[in-house]
Amino acid sequence: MKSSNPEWVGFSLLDEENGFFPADMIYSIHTYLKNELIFRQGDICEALYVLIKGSVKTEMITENGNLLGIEIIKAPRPLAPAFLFSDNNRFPVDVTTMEAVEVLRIPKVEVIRLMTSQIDFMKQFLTHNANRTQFLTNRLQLLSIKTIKGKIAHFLLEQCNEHGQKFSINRNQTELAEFFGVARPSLARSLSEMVQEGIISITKKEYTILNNKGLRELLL
Amino acid sequence: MKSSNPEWVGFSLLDEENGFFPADMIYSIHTYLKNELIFRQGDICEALYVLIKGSVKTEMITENGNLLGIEIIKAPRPLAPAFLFSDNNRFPVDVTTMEAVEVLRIPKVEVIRLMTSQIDFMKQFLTHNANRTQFLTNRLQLLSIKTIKGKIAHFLLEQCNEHGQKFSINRNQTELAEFFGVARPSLARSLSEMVQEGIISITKKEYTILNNKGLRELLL
DNA sequence: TGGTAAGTGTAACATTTGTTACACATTATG
DNA sequence: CATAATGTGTAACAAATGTTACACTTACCA
Repeated sequence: MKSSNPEWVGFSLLDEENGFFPADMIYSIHTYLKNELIFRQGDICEALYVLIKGSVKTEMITENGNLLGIEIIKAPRPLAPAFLFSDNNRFPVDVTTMEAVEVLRIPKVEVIRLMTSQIDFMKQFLTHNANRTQFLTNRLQLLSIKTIKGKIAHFLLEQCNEHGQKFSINRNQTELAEFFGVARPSLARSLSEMVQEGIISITKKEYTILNNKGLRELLL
Repeated sequence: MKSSNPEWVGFSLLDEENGFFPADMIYSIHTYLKNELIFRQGDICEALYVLIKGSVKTEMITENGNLLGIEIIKAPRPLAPAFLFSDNNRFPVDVTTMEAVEVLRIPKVEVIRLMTSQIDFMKQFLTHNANRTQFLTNRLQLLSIKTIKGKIAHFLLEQCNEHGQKFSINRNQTELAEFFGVARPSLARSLSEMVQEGIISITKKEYTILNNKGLRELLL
């Protein structure tokens, strides 16, 4: 869950000689000043927009998974690429610039042409969207769990799968609480209860799973 | 939010003469009996699987938006197409047949070839995934709202946008409660409070928005 | 190294939501 | 039409979580 999306960095290399894109690609570049509203919720999205310079803010789930509030998007990253091809192709939120911004615009028909002619472009596009979907699915699964201990259990079991019984988490309690969408003291209470119950142990940011079965039971 | 996905029905027409797909498409068809576990959580997903006959169940968010429990998927529908191209291309859940089932399997490389050679196929694939993403985003937004009244407000404002101040909702309270992920009596309480406060009025399944501003304030 | 900011543990209390139970209304069905 | 099944309103109470507050620890940095 890094804040950069390496698969799209190629966009920042956009120039005629470097050529990740064919020289004949049809596109336009739009520049905006600070605090301009560049997309409005409900606007029809008939092109692929890529933020190539600057940053914008929008109300969505954030890149690091926090609950919706203001998300800040930094270049280079595509803006809501998932909506370009949806039946109801409208922006779900407002998008406002936070500084001077450059946006690359590739019309939908051109995107389709690129996809068929440039396999790498297509793969990157697909992968980016697939990753986004996976991310959303995961978040949805986490949010659907109703108890705090359940959320913690889900999260820890996931970590456990990846790193084994003992691992460190590089978020503090406040960040974790935001991630789970709960209040910080409530999270602390649940954590300390789980420690008391001997299910996990915590030392600084080192978490150790002591009782896998116990954790799994917390998922209901 | 119908349970069929018309854009994929073309798959059921799969035969050499009808030719939505080119005659030389590489694929295989797999049949399974009732109650077979056909995909396991964590399995690598290296092909596009389309359920062409029968039904399977899986634990995910349901097609009509209910919280994760058992989702039943009926043919024809692709199975988790979003994960084929993700970096971590593993099935997020177990998939079990509920009856005799046929699954069409198209290897990933073949999917890529089809996408570049058959623009319609590509568009349908993209649209399907885009719709799915939009759906997930919407659900996530709803679930992120922490109060019941907030969820109701979000939902009603959405309906209001589409159908105006007055509209009917074809779900009963129990279904609505599941949709919101809350208990039925809690939902009823919140609804009747909102009626008392003069924000909405309800007659049978006819909902009328009396105070848009009041609703919007409930979103925090 | 001392001071400041950031992070953690925890307690008392408020609020929201869930649970259970039941009366009543509405709808389907023989 | 009678009866059952389904849906709705609501109340009393339980449980979970949020809120606020504060003491204490750790990390940072001037």
